[in-house]
Amino acid sequence: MEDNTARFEKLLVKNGLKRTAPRLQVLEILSGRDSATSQPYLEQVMGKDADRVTLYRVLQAFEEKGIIHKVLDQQGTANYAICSDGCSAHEHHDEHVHFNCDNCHKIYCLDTVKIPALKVPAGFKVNHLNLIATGLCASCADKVN
Amino acid sequence: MEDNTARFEKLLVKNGLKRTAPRLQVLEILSGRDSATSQPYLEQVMGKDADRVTLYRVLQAFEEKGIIHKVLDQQGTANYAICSDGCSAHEHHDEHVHFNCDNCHKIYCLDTVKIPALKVPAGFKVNHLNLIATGLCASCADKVN
DNA sequence: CATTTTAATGCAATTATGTTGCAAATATAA
DNA sequence: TTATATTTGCAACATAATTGCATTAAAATG
Repeated sequence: MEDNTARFEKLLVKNGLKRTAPRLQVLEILSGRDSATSQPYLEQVMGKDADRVTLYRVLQAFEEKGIIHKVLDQQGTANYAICSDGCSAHEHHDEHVHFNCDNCHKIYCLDTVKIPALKVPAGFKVNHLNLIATGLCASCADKVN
Repeated sequence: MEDNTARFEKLLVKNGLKRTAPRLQVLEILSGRDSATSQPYLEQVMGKDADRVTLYRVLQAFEEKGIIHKVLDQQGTANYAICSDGCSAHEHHDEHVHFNCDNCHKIYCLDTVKIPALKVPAGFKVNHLNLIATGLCASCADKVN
């Protein structure tokens, strides 16, 4: 478990990215959470450890390499989660459902839920599907009772 | 066709909103388009006819009343489309698929395509589904050939 | 039709969010 | 250890969105 750092270093090298403090920190934070993490939250947690601009660039680099994927919540805020193994710079495989809790505002990657195939009007060519469900997550639904 | 204005005035009154120039103008613009309209586009078209702030407030009021609905595109930009008749202040019925063209960036409301039901993990309570498909719209797919 | 009331607008100021160019610092290769 | 290529941090800028408040305009009232 504490070998996280070693694992992250490998991940960076594999993607041709240098092993730098801000990058390791972002991976550390994201991996320690059970839901997608918003850009503002990351910014807050990293505090003065890294410049705002650096954070943007780290996230952008990670997304391009397929290390993380971005989900926009209902407000249009960017949230990031570490990709499952299938992803690469060439192609993301994040066609799973995202669940945005109305109460705690967490965004969960429901990796097990596949997006159903879709019939679109003639002529349209679908490339990518993006499904966000909103409602109450298991933990919040519980509390309401 | 030119009775649009009368129709819009009714719509406003029905929702307890005063008949003002900026509101009528927004309805006019939105109704004249075949796809959802971005906030920046509206702002540009309205020009100095209305203050930016007024536009924000008009859109917000319309959304609350169920007159229009908001769709975020892949960049998180707000786009607006007039709701079909089923909508009201109490509840939006915009659970149709939105199609975001990678080429022309238009957002189409595919009213005829219903979002399929979804199986989520135990405990999660789904309230709302939001599906955005990306790819090429009929007109752009055509041009590519 | 004049007046009162209420809602909506426009403006100024502020905050949040995201981007660019460039010099300095740092990681890796040589 | 030095060279090189990348990454960072800073400053400046650009864009998007929000708030408070005085003014204006719409509808309700008498």
